[in-house]
Amino acid sequence: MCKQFDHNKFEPQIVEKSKKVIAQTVKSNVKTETFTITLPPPNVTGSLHLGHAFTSVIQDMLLRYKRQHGYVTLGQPGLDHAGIATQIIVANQLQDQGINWQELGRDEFIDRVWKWKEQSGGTILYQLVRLGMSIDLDRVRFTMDDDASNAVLYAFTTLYKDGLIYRAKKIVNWDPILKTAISDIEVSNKTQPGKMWYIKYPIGTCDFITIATTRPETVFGDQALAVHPDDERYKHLIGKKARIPLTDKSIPIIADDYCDREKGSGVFKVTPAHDFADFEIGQRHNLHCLSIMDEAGRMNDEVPEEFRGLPGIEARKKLIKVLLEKGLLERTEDIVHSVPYNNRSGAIIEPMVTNQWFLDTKVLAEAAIKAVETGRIRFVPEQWANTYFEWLRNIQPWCLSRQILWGHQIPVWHAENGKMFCAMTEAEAKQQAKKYFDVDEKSLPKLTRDPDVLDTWFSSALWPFVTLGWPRDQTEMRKHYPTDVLVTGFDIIFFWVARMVMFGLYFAKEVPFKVVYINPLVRDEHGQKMSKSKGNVIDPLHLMDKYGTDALRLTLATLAVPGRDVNIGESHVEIGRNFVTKMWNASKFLEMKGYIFDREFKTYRENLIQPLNKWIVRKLIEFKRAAQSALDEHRFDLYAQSIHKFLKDVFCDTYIEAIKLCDDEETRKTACSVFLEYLKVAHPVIPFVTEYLWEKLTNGTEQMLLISPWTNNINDYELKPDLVDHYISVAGEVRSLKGLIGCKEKLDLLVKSGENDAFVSANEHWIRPLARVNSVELVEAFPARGIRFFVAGQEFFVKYPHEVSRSLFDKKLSALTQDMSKLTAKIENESYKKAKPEEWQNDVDLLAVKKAELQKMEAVNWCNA
RNA sequence: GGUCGUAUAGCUCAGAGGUAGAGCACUACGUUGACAUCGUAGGGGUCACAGGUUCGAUCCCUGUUGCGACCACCA
Repeated sequence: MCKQFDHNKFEPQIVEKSKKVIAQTVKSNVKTETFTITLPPPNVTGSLHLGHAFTSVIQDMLLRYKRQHGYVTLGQPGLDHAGIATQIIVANQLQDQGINWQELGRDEFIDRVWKWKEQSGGTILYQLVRLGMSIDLDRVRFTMDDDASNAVLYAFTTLYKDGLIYRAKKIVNWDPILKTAISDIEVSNKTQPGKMWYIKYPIGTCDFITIATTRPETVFGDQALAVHPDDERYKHLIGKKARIPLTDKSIPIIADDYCDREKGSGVFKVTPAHDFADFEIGQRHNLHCLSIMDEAGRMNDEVPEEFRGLPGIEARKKLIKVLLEKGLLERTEDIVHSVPYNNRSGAIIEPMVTNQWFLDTKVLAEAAIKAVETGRIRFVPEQWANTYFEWLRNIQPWCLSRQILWGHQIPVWHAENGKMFCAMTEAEAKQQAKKYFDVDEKSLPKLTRDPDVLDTWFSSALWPFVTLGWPRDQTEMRKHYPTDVLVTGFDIIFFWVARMVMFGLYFAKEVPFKVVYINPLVRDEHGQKMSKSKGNVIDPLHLMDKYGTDALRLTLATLAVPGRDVNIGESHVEIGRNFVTKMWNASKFLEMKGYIFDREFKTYRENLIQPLNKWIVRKLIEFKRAAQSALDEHRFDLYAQSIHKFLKDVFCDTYIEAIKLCDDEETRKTACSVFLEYLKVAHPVIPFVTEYLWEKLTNGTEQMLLISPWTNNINDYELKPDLVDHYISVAGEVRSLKGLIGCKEKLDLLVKSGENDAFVSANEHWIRPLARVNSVELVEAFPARGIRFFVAGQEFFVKYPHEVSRSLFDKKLSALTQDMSKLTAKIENESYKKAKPEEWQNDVDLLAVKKAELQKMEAVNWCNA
C-alpha cells in the first residue's frame, strides 16, 4: 500500500464510477421522499473560483448526506447565459480578431455567441464534477435553451396580460459604454475624491444666484433652480428667473421642500433628464425634460456648438475653463463623494430618460415578504432575512429591458401607430393585430419586434421551476417543487433570491425553496477580498491538483462558519490534506493488523464483550449523532470538526494506541467495522478517499459508499462515561507525568488494590500500551520511590528510581489548591445551593474528592527521593 | 444617515450562564511496526471597554469604541 492517497490517480476513477449511480438516485432511490437543490447556474463564460467551490461543496454535502439516507436526490445543474457579461466577452474576442461586432448584425452576432458557448461553455461544469459535485450532467439546463426560452416568453406574456409589465419613458441608470439601461441594483457606488463647483447664474442685469454642483456639464439641461420655501436668503427670488451661463436661457426659480438649506449654497439646479431626484422635482413642477447627452454619454445638439460631441468629462473641463474666463465660477471645493459605476463595464452611470420595460413589483414583493414572515422560507443564518425584507419593502419597479443583443428578446411587436402586441410568437402577435386593426393578413400594417432583451435575472428568477419542466410538464414539479435548500451568497439576495420567491409564488403558486442558506464570502488568508488586481486569487483547481479534492472540501467545510466571512489560504488546505493522510494511515494500520470485514458482524448492536470495544462503539454513536445534527442544522463547520475529532482524538490517538497489543477477533472486527461506519459519516465531505478505502476494506463486496446508508444508532446503548474513560484518563496522566519529568524509559504503573481490581486485571492489556508502561500491577501498598498521582480521587503510582524535582510537585499542588478554592467559593454561595441543588451537591462531592487528594499529597511528598 | 455583523492565545477562528478550546506558529523530546504531510509532552488568554440582569457573566441586556458589510443620500 502506498504512502498516501494518490488523489490525482483515484479521483477521476471514482468520478467515473459514481456517474451512473448518481443518475440513478435522481430518478429513484430507496425512499419515495425527494431532496432537491437547484444549483445556482454559473455564468456560461465562467470558470471555477473559490466562491463557487465553497457554495458547491456545501450543496454537495447535503446532496450526498440525503442520498446516502435513501432520498430521491436531485442537484439540478445549469448554466446561465449571463447577458451582459457574455456579450462583453464575445465582443472583445471579435474585436481581437479585427471584427467590428456592431456591424455584424443581430443574428450574426448571436450566432457567434452560440458558437462560442458550444466551444467553451461547459468548462465550469466539468470543474464542478472534479470538485466531486454529485450531479447528473445529462440534466444540465441552459437559460437560453428552447424550454427555458419558452418559459421566459410565457412568463413575460402572462405578466403583461396581468398588467404588471409596462413600457414607460423614465429616468434610468444608463451605461454609456455598453449603451444600455441597467437596474438599480447593478449600480455600485464608489467613494472617491471629486470637486464641487459653485457657479453663478445671472439674474436680471447685475445680480447672481450661486448654485453648487458636482456635474457642471449638465447645466445646459437645467430647467429650473430650486430653493427651500422657507429659506430667508432666497425667499425673495422665488418666481423670478435666472439665466443659464453661456446659453442665457431663462429658467424659473422655484420652491421645493426637497431642498436642503445646509447643502452647497442652498440653491439646487434642476436637471430632470440627468438626475433621479431632479426628474421627480421636474414631474412635480411640470418641467420640461431636456436630454443633453446621447447614448454614448456625449453632448448632443441641445448644447452650444463648441461643446457638441464631447464626452461629458471633456465638456466639463471646457465649461469650467469658459466659466472661469467669464467670472461665473465663484469657487471650487475639494470633496469626497460617491460616484455610481457599472462594475461589469467600468462605466460611470449616467442617469438618462429613455423608453424601457418595467415590472411592477409591489404586489409580488408583498407576497414574497409574507412567505418569509410566515416561515415558509427560512434564512440560515436568520439575520439575512432582514436584508431581504429591507429591499423588498422599499422595492422599485424592475427595469427589465437591456439594449444589448444577447438574451431573451422581448416578445412584443410594435405597429407603426405605436400599438403594441405582446405574444409568444410573431404569428400570435399578427393574429392580435389583425383583430385589432380588423384587417386581413395582406393589409396588416408592418409589425416590428421590440429590439430589447430581458435582464438576465428575469430568466434566473424562473429557474427553480423552469428546470423542473414548468410550464410544459408538471410531472417533476409535483415531485421536486418546492425544492429543499437554496445555497448562495448574500450578494445576490436581491438579484436572485427575492426574485425567485416573487416569481415562484406568482407562477408556481408556492415558494421555490424552504431554506435559504447564505454562505459566507471567501476572502484570502489576511481577510482581503480576492481580486485579480490584487493578485491574491487562489485557484481551486490548483488546490485540488496539489492537495487533493478531499483536502479542499474538508477545509471549506471547516471554515463554513455561519455569519462570518471566510479567510482561506493554502496553509488551511494543507491541514485538510494532512487529515486525509491520517485517515489513510489509520486504514493502513487496520490492514496490517489483519482487519476483518464481516457483513454479519453487527458490532453496533450486540454481543460485544470487551469494555474497550464497547467504548469505541459508544464513541462512534456519539460522534454520529453530533455529525448528523450538525448537518441537519447546516452547521458544516461543526460537522467537519466532528469528522476530524473522532478520527484523530478518539480512533487514532486512543483506540488504535490502545489495541496495539490486541490480536483477538472481536477487536479486529470492531476496529474494522467502526472505521467503515466512520467512512460513511465522513463521506459527504470527503467523498473520494472514503469511497476508495470503503471499496478496499470491503474487498469490493458492497455497494458504493455513495449510497450506503448510515447504520441506525441504537438508542438503548449505554452512553455514560464508564471505567474505560477513567482508565484512559489514568493512562493520559501517566504520559503527561513522564513528559513533565522528561523520562524516556518505560516504567511500571502500580494501582492500589480496590474495587476495580477485576477491571484492571482484565483490561491491563490496553491500559499498558496507552500509558506507555511496562506493566500495570495491582498492589496493596506503594513503594517509597516513585511518583504518586491521582485521577478522580483514586491513587496511582509510577515506579521511578530517580529524583524528581520539587517544582513538579509544587505545580500539581498549586493547581489542586486553586481548583479547590474556586470550588469552595462556589459552594459557600447559599443562593447557588438553593437555585441548583443537584449541581451544588456535585460540586460538594467533587470538592471532597479533591480534599482527599490534597491530604494524600501532603502526607506523602512523592517527589523527594 | 439607516440596518446588520463582529471583537476570545502570536495568527486564523470554535465555544457554553457554573474550572477557557482547536488548528497553525512556538519550546523540548522522539524516526518504537499506521502515520515526519508525523508522534509525545509543554508554554501561552483580565474572553475590546463601561454599566445592568443574576447567587454567579467571557456568554444575556444596554451603551461606548474599533473593524467589516449592505442600503440610502450625495446640489
